[in-house]
Formats: sequence, structure tokens, C-alpha cells
Amino acid sequence: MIPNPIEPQACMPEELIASDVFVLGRLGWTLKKQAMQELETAGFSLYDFSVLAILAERARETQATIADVLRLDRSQLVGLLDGLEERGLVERRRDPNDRRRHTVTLTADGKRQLARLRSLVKRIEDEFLEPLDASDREKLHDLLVQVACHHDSRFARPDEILAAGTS
Amino acid sequence: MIPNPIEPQACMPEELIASDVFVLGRLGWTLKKQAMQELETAGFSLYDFSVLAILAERARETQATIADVLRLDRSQLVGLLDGLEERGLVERRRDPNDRRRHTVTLTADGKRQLARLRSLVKRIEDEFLEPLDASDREKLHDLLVQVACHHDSRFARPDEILAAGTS
DNA sequence: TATTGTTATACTCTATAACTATA
DNA sequence: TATAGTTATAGAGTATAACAATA
Repeated sequence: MIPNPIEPQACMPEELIASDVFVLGRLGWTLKKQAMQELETAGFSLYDFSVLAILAERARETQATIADVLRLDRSQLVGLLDGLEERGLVERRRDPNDRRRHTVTLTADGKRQLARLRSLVKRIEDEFLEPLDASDREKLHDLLVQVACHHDSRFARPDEILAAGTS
Repeated sequence: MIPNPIEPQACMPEELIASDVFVLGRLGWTLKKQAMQELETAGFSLYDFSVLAILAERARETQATIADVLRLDRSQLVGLLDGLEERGLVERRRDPNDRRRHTVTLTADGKRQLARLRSLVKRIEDEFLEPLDASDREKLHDLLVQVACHHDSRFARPDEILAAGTS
């Protein structure tokens, strides 16, 4: 036999390691998958977390705006909200000003669950970024947000710019 | 209350912007999708590029090792290689040492196409990272690879460490 | 019996279209 | 007519299982 003196099996090509498409794509996928799996054992999806997080900051969102933020089709959001509503974490109410709209709000239970998921997600991120120290993590996040902001202005955080000098 | 003087529609929640899962996940997805679309107009997929890149550095790979690097199921690779082979970009040959194996090699035409795709991907990455200067891009890539390496040792680049002082 | 490449199948997302009730 | 939410359907992408050839 004498297959190969130096085990070349499954070693990573330089070109792909040098490629941001490859590295960023895979890293994003890995982290997402990791988070999805861990949330699933808690009975939630990543979207559940995102929806709750959105509602925590601005209650009474309409379904369309939630879907837009998550880049989700409105039809996909329906099932998500159904699940959250069944568990009593959110409430849908008709908007009296425009009876076509539903305004969605977080319940007290929803807030509690969000707090739980928040710490879970935080732990996942901490483990994922383990090799980086606090300063590097901040730098990484800053660079990512800069790029994200360039492609989607909604990522802009005016208050962060203002607060940059204070902390 | 006084609803919201500043149009709140589809604005991004702080918590999600602060979340690495959210930002990294979306950014990776965006870049990947962008690259896929642009490559598609050239008649290729992102996987095509990756396969060609792998073969350029180490010819005569076996299908299993290629699939492993790309985290692809071996059955998925079959169709990919079929497409590349039909276009005369790669060649499959039975390994005489182990007739179960197929060794895959790049043809001259495959090398030419890879060069084309390479510059295309490079351009996509450049555009994507437009807001960052050269130093920031390097830093970002460095951080990403550090994290990637932590989760998958094959991302380690011993030669880069060695070459760090020379160039 | 285990492994390589292959084929066939099933399942999960996501995208699209059609429907209702309101405007 | 257009829009918000909903439902139903279809497609792509991915994962799983079974198979033939070889070890």
C-alpha cells in the first residue's frame, strides 16, 4: 500500500484559509449551527430569540417590521409567532387604527424566557470566541459591525459612537 | 408615550447588533450569498471554486478528503465533480493502489478557469470589505482565522507563522 | 466485515403564489 | 386597487439510507 508518507488527509488549502468568503462563511455557519443546537435543547430556535429580543426593545411591533428586521418572509413569521403565542410568551392584538395589522407584544413570561435565552446565547458566544481576549473580541465585533453597517444601514449605532469616549 | 419621532420602522435592535451570533451569522450568509450569485452568472458554484482551489494545491486528492475539507457529504460531491468533469476541468482516475478510490486532478483548462474564478472572488471580497482599510482587513482576517483555528485545527497555518518576519 | 464512490430517498428550509379581511 | 396577515404549495439544499465494487 504505502499510501502517503505525510498524512495529507483533510488538510486545509492555503487559498481557502486566505479567502474571507470561505472563512467568514464557514465561521458564521458554525456559530449559527452551534447556537441553534443549544437553543433547540431548550425548546427554542434562534429566530425565537431574535423575535423576543426585538420585542423587548420596541413592543407593539407589527409583524411586517419584525419580518423585515430578520430578513424573513412574512409567511415564515406566522408559524414562529404561533409557537411563541401558544407558550404565552407573546401576544398578538389587532391594531385598532388599522385592523389589518397585528401588534405583537412581549408578556411577562416572554421577558423571563428572553432573559434565560440571553444568558444561554451569551455563553455560546463566549465559548466560541474563547481564543480571543476582551480587546480582540471588541475589535472583531467592531470590524464586523462596520462591514455589516456598510451593507445595511440599520446596523448603525449612533449612541455607540457618542458613547465611545465615555467608557 | 408620544410614539416615535424618529421613524422606528425596521430599525435594528441594539441587542441583536451586539450579538456576535447575529452579526457574524448574517454577515457570513450575506457574503456567501453574494458570492454564490456572482459565480452563478459565470456558470459556477462556490463549491466549484473550492474544489478547484483544493486540487490546485494538492492534486490527486481522493473524493473523501475533498468532501471532508468542504464539510460536504461524499454523495454531494459526486454531482459537483460530474459537472466539473463534463466541462473538462477535472479528471477522475481509479487509484491503482486501491481500486475503490478515485484520484481527482485538475486539467489545464481547470487551472485557467480557477484563475478566472479567483479574481472574481477576490473582487467580491474587496467590495464586501470596502469600508475597511488594508490594516483592518488584515486584522479582521487574522481574528477570524484564530477563531476558526480554535474550532478546527486544520485552519492552522504553520508556514504563515514562519513567514511572518520575512516578507 | 469495512470502506469508496454512487444512487435513491426523505427531510428541512426557503421562496412563491394564492386567499381573507381590511383599507 | 393595494396592503397585512395567513395558508398552501413548490423548489433548493441538505441529510440519510441503501447499493456495488473493492479491500
